[in-house]
Amino acid sequence: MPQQPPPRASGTRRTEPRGSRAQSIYHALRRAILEQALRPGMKLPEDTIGEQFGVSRTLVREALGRLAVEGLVELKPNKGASVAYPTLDEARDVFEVRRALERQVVLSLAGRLTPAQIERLEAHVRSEDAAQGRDGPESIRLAGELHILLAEMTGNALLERYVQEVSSRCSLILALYGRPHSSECAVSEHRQLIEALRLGDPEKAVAVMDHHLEAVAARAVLAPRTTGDIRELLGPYARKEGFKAS
Amino acid sequence: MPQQPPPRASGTRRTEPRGSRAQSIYHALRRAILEQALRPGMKLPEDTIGEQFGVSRTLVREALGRLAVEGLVELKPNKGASVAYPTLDEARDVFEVRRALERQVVLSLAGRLTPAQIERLEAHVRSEDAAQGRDGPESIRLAGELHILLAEMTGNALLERYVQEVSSRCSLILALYGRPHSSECAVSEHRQLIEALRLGDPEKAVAVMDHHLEAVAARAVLAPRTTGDIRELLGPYARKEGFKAS
DNA sequence: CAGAAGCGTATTGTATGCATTTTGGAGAAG
DNA sequence: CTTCTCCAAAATGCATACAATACGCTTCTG
Repeated sequence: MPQQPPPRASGTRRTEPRGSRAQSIYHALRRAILEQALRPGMKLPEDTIGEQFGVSRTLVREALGRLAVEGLVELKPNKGASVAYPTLDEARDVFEVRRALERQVVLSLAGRLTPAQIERLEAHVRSEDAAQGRDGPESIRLAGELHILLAEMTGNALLERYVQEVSSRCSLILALYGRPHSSECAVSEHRQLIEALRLGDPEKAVAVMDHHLEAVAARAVLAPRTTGDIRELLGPYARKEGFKAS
Repeated sequence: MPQQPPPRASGTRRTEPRGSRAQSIYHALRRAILEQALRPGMKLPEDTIGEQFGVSRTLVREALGRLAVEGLVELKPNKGASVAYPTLDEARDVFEVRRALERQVVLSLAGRLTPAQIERLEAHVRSEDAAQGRDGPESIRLAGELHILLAEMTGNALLERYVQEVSSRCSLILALYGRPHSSECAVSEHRQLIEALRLGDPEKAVAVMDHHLEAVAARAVLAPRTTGDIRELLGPYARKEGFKAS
């Protein structure tokens, strides 16, 4: 097995000296999962991943641990990590919590958005529109990000974190059980939602959000697929984060 | 410094052979924080804690990481961990999210509780009553646990986890900013809540819960205190989890 | 040929060691 | 007496080493 040389003693630095590198691994893996480069159920061996990123198992373990807390990976004792494979029951639970949280988001936001914020939201929806042509995973990610953007605008950090978490898990669930072009209607629903928030009617806004999430949840049953080599799949993500793989 | 002998090669086992020991550290630290043995702002050095539990820094790090995700400890890069010291703004955020979540809990539960579950809830309230005499941290912990019990009964694992998290953080917040005997009214409010759930009127139940949480949140402003040696404070918790400290 | 037992390999669990960063203080300069 | 600088002690960040467990394959037995 080819062995990469040990990290140079001094002088040249890796592109990311600051902040924990575990953070970067975490982000890369997260993205890879949400974009379905890493498919649900796929094994995530620590040393293989570490090899790709050029770090030791220690950091990979840390990243995997955090992803496990968020429900994106499953962590079975003595058996390692794998991309989470949510059951339909779990999916229902996630959507239920998501509804409760996003209800709070729109209640906080209705009638309180600044013009600048509204513009930002509308810009996002436009890019959703643009990405819709390619039915790639990009579209799913963007749809999720609108909700995160909304949560961010509440200024409530905890609410934002939770919405981010359930959004991620919903993306995973849709990847598993959703129909192919499910995002089409989402765009128009997003426009409606923003309009309701702008007008400032909380009742209406909550109703629209509820309807939207209901619609999102109502897309189910599709067959999963398999396989792919972890090395190759992770390469691009490692590079994006500034690592050079072995 | 007295050095404990390395773990014996074979034969006798520590009291907890199964499951990650990091889990135990996590639980012990969590309890210690919630019971205010470890006070907000207090430093949590990895070596010292590991020494107390008789494990290496690796496991302590893992436990601290998880507590950081939950918001019970703060983790500053290159500066280590300390017990979280939430600001009043963060406190407000936590309570807001808590309201949204627990609203969902009572909606799920109203009119759906079995007699056995109701009895279990009432039993819990009785023990709250019993613990109320001693105004110790026990009382705060029990009050929080009722809400966790409720969340557990929804059967929604994610909802349960989130409620557990916000409950913990609320306990910490009350410890920081709450008035001394704040839990007195809580007991009667808990009784009201259970009654409303038993009767099965969702509107009423939500109203009671909302009022209850409002009341809990409305207890603010108290001066924090300081100090204590980490070694001694953690000793009991380590022993409770079956570790023998060095 | 089917199934069970044994063994080697791959992978996880945990400890330890080294480099880097932070921190507190001694000592010199102002 | 204050403050700045520099250094040593301590704590963290990360990699590596070793132990324990799980998995798959061969092999032995019925």
